[in-house]
Amino acid sequence: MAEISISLPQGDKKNFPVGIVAHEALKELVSNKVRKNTIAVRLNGELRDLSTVIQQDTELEPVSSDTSEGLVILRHSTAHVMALAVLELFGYEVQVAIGPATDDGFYYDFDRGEPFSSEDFEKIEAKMTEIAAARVPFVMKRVSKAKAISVFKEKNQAYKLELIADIEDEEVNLYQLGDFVDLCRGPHLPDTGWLKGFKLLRLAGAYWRGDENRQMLQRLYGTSFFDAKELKSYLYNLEEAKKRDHRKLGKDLELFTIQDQVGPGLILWQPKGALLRKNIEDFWKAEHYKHDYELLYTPHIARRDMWKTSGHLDFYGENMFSPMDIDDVSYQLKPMNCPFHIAIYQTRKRSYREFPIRWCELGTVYRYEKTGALHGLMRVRGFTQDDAHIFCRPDHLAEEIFNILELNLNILKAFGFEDYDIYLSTRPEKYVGSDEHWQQATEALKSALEKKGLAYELDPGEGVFYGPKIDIKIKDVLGRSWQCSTIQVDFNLPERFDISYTGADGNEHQPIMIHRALMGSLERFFGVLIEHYAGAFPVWLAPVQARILNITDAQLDYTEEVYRALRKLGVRVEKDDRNEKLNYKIREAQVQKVPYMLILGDKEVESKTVTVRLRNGDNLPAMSVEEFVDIIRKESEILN
RNA sequence: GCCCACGUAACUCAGUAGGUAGAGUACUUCCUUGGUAAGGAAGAAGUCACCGGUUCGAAUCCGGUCGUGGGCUCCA
Repeated sequence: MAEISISLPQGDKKNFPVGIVAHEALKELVSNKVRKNTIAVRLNGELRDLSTVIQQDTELEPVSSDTSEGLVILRHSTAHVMALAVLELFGYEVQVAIGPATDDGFYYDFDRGEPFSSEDFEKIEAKMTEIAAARVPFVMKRVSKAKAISVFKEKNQAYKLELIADIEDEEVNLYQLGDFVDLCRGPHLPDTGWLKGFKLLRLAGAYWRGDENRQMLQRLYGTSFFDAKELKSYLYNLEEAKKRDHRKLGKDLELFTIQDQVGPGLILWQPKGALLRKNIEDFWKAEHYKHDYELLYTPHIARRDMWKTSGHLDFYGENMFSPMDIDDVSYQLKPMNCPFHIAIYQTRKRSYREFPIRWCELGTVYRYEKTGALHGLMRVRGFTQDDAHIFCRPDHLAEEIFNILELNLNILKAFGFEDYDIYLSTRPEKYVGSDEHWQQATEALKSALEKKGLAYELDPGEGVFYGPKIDIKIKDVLGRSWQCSTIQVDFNLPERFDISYTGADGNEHQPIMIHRALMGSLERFFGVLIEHYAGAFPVWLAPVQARILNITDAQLDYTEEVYRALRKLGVRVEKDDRNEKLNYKIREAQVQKVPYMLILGDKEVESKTVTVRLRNGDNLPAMSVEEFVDIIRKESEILN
């Protein structure tokens, strides 16, 4: 009988008869201990089932359940188990669409006349538990497309037929699990006995193939682990994440509010949130001053004609609010600040000698968002951009972008964000400007990124209509990423507004414009900050840096004295001089996440000191007011 | 915008055989003056999101509107 050689990545090698099944070969190749945790294999680099038949010399690597690949396989298989449960419970006439693994679980899309309910969740989970206990095998068959089509025609699974039609290979894989046959690339677990900890999490609508013009399907989300304990800890972490939800903390800490009577997606900054925003803005302005930016202020509305000139009505119209009629002239709420900055540019003739002109503005813009897209501070209809526009010559471009990146990363660092994902987006389908301009701008962005030594991902076709862009997504402490910074080159607006400058040659030239926002939207950035710090802001940002707690009414005079002294020295301080017990006051200050509590009893009055309790429960020795102010000042130093 | 769920005092939530609303916290007043995470008592507080319908009668059933949540789509 013919033999083949199967080797492990580390070099061990053995001969086997042709047609040996992978898991049989593993018996000879690896220890029982390793084999026990093996759920799939990698054959010449490709993930395959443990039941794969091997026909030729190959390199084989066991895939263990404790790898991230193993987890993906488990979740994908769990999606199939859920589909089987749904079909068993609700009938095989239910249409199944797609069911992949996601970053933290899996989903499967179904098309069924009736909606699923939360009681259905329990039934489905119970059925899945049954299936898991029965250790149902996943059986893979490689069949011709024609065969697959006839199978799904017979089962009346239209979505699968559509999927097959788009597959180019002549053969496809069918996976059979009980009576459920699915079109699937695989690989899968050997059997359902591996399912030890899974849970259905939520139900949501999802368009077939993400197209809002097509059928809305019901998507069931769930997650799955090899160990029930891991599931439990995942669910616990979900609860913890909920605790730092900016919407909850925003309410508890009285930072911001969104109210029906005002309207959805419109943010009201409460005193504490406003103070925090002021701290952000002061810092932002100081940094921009250092980097030779000048500050602008512009209005919230402008004549509709200006938005025609800018091209926004054509290219951004669906995101703009309806026009308003003022004395028979049509006006629009601004969705962007750029045209106003151009208007300021136009106030006089410009020379290349003033370049680069760097104008920044904390500009509030209004954009129409579909109601379903709104989300706390993260997605709103009115928000303030930390915007800037730079007017320069083409030869300035690369350096300006480099400088922006530097300022950008510095500012983000001050807020504790040092992990990013960077994307370079190129020309979209709908665009203006010449191909040459696009290429020139894209090159400039690329070279700046490379000079700064930043790794980035190319995002083809995702640029804005007027130019290519760099987007920076920051990662918070929980590893979630948030789109904030954006740097966009624009060859278009200068042309539309026909702005120019006098060059060294005495002729008129068209400047290039760079749009950029670092924090993006103050609202969103605030939301990210709240979640990042779980509401326990660093001293330089905290709206209240210290709260004075007197022990009894006997210290009221001294409380007032300390309070006044600290205010005078610029410390953001509150006093809690209510007739309550110390424990009670400490608890409240703690819940409000105030960094420092200053406790004043008879001892402190006597020695003219304050006793400092930290947010973490520790105490500092008694000190004078001046000594405490030094601590606050030291802790408030940011960026060198 | 679309799918599903939800919308009860300032907050968190009870309130399913449909019979004109409850708790805890917060708030106000009083007692208490107590050193490191909730002292005690009393009181005030709700058009049960809004509009309409079914019913002798609706927070509870039905329809619509608005809003919120989880997704899809989209994005700062």
